[in-house]
Amino acid sequence: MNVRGPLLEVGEVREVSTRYGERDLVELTVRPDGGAREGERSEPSTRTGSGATREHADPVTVTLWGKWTHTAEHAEEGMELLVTDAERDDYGDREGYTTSSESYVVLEPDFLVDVTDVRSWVQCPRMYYLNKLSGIPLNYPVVKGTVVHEVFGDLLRGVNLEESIDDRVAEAGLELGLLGMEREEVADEVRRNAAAIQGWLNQGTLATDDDTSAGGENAAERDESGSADAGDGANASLSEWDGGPDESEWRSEYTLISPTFGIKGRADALRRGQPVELKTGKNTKRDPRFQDKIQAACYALLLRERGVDVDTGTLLYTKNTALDRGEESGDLSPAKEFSVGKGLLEFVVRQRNEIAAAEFDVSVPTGYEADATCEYCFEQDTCMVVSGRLDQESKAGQIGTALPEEEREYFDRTYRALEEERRETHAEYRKLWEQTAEERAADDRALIDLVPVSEEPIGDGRWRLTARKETDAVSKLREGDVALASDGDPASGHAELGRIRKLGDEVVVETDEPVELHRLDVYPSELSVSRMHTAVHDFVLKGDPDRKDVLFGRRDPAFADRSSAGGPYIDNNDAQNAAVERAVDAEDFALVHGPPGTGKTYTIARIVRALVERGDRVLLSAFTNRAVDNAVEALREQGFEDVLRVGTETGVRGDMQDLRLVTRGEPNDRAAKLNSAPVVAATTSSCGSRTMREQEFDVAIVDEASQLTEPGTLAAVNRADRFVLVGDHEQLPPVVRAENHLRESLFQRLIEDHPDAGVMLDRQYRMSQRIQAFSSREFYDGKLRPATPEVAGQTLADLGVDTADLPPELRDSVSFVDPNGTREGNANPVEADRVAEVVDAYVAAGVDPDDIGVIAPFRAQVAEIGRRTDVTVDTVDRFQGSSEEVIVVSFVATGDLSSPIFEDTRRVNVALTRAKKALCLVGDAEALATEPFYERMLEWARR
DNA sequence: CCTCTGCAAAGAGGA
Repeated sequence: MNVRGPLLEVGEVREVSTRYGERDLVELTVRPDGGAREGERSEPSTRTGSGATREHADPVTVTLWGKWTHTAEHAEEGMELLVTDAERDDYGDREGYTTSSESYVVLEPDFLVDVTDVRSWVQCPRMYYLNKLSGIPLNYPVVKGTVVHEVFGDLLRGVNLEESIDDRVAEAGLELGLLGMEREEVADEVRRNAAAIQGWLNQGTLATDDDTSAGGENAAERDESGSADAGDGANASLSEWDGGPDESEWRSEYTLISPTFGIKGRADALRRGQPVELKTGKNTKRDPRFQDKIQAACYALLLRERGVDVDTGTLLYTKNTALDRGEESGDLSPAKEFSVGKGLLEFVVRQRNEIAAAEFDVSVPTGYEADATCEYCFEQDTCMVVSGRLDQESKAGQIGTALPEEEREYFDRTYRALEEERRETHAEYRKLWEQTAEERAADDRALIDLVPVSEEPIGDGRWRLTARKETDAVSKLREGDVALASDGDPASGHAELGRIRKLGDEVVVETDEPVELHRLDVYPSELSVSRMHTAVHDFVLKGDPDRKDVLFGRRDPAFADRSSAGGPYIDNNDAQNAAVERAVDAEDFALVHGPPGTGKTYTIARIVRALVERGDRVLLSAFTNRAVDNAVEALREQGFEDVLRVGTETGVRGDMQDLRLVTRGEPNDRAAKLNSAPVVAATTSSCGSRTMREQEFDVAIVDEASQLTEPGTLAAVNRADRFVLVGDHEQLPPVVRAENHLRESLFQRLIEDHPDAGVMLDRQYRMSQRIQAFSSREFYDGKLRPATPEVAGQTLADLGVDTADLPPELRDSVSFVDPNGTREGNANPVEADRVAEVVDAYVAAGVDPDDIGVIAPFRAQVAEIGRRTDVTVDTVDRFQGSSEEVIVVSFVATGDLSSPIFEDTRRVNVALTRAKKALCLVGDAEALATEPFYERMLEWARR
């Protein structure tokens, strides 16, 4: 049975005499909470059948024996503890449990540690930390490694070697070019690496070719071939291994997530269910490198959890080829096998527990945790510099002077906040197995009950999976997303990551391996957290001291006078012209505050042109792909085409693909394309990528900056000498999962600290006078005004609508309707009915349905309304940045406004300012009147 | 409660 729950008490390790001799033990007190967790598969847990509720669960004593006491030494009160296969061992009058020989002890199982992190932690915990801070840099061994891995996967999928090499080298074209590599020299090297793989693969194939029954009984023959020394265990696993009919021997790239051990990762390959790790290097030693074994052992652990009887790990060192081999050095065969015993698996779990414990209190590793010797460490210098600058204790020691205290404090605070974000992401992973399929679907995080139609190979070893969606279910998933395709059970069944190509009644997903597509899940990603870490690292540890003086408030931003020579830039809008001038003159940064409809995008495009005319290289960035594309579109409308759009094919809008940097191709050519572009446009997330981190610009312009966290903004800003932030802090703030200071954008901080560095665009081109009045008064001190009399006076009549054809309550350009509905969860069906009626009334009066948009605060209500009308319905958050002639807003709430979503009135500002000519608010007057802000809104709407 | 991006993983040195 499994025991799981928060630790109430952690005892001291002591040694006792047993009939087996002296042994260590430690006693822990746990309050079991297992009964409440439905996701616990297999084992019944301690609460089951006890009848007690979770709150009243009695504490139990858990005794950890032997080496598990090591984990107890890292355990603290408040951490979650899991002991698998515990045995009942009552202790006085108290319920007690003890570890058995089958047990694993897991600390904080909800904290998901990546296999590669276990690997680096084992090498040195400090290395784990440094990797987290600085990310993986762009260097040749890493890029080559990736290419060889891809080729390996292709070989397993039956792709021709030369075709694969051509293809994969071309795919890495941009990165190779930036590294100054020629295609042929890389291809040659990859070919040499692949030869080792292929030679070894052929040995394995011979063994199975002889045995056409797909079982591969004659492993003995394989053993004779020299490299393998796997015992009978490998055979035993064959019967257990359920790889499907066509893959009795090999599988490539296997995604594994373990809820029990709190480990996730992706194995390079499985051979008869046994993990194979590829290493693009040489190992002249007899045994595999220890950290390589650790990595393979992690996969073995995760596979065993799925019932595969793994006892052997294989490491494939591709540089150990016949060419390099000394005359009789038999140890240089590429494959090194090792047996995976229980002891190694337990070691892996204990190491993983150390990581989870360190992350529990967000502590910074010192290096003393490991036996590693700093003087032989490749990273010693980096390690010492980081320790010195951040004044951290470290085994390697410190060099250099510490950064000012406020910088170190900022670094620590932000680091902690980002780790909180990571935990929230882990909570998303957890839901993959804790929630039932139905709960996931209700949460909009999965499409379930798909009916598989076909699995077809589409070349390059990829597969196209097609399924039918027989319900009108909705989810957060969108075309172009990477998602987890599974046979219905993403946690313990067969699941593959793939990209969604179609998402209608027919669902199409492309994957590396075929799966019976029954279910599609949102796959959480730690990518943004990682990129924010590196952005903060680049800013604090590698950033320009001058810039830091300004951002840490030690100096005011400076402005030169360059614009009087270059301007005026815009002659019919003083504020816009002032914004361009401010941006051109900025020595450090400028801020453009753009309320709704004030021509932000146009101004941005003008700023870009003004800077390029001066000879500056410009980075044009924004939080979303949509905003980046809009900015590029504005540039094109102004006749400027010399823009390079960096981004994924699915991220970049169709009509911008011609400007997109295709990363695949001839290395020199690709690199030159990027290096020579005077304007590069990319999302802030892309700005944190390995390739973009190598690029330098004179100015970075960031749109939607008020929706970005500070580290998110830094990812773009780090790339340039000066920067311009464009945004509106009176609209939606950054969305972060955890409650912390990341909720305030850099834009907002700077505009509050340095109002003079900013220009507010005060004339809006979108809303009629009547519609904009409330927003202007409540959010912009009454300073926002219509740009022209035409804008101010626009009405539905301009669309050919006779207002007399509308019901009386909708004739004013701002109206309010109370449908007397009732909130049910996050929806309000009666209100949804009324919203649909309102929409119909506008359409009946002659408004084009394409000119109408409906906004609701909750996705549930969006879906509810969507079932009743064909016009665009979306959440506030997704409507930001766009507008419609007519907007209908559904407030959902009845009785009171008891939901956090109503607390931030900026969301309302966004909703109300999407409308040009007519705005209808649909809600419960009584509920809205409970808050002064909403009451004022009512008064305005009902005038 | 709202939402964004975007697969993950890849190398190497040496008592």
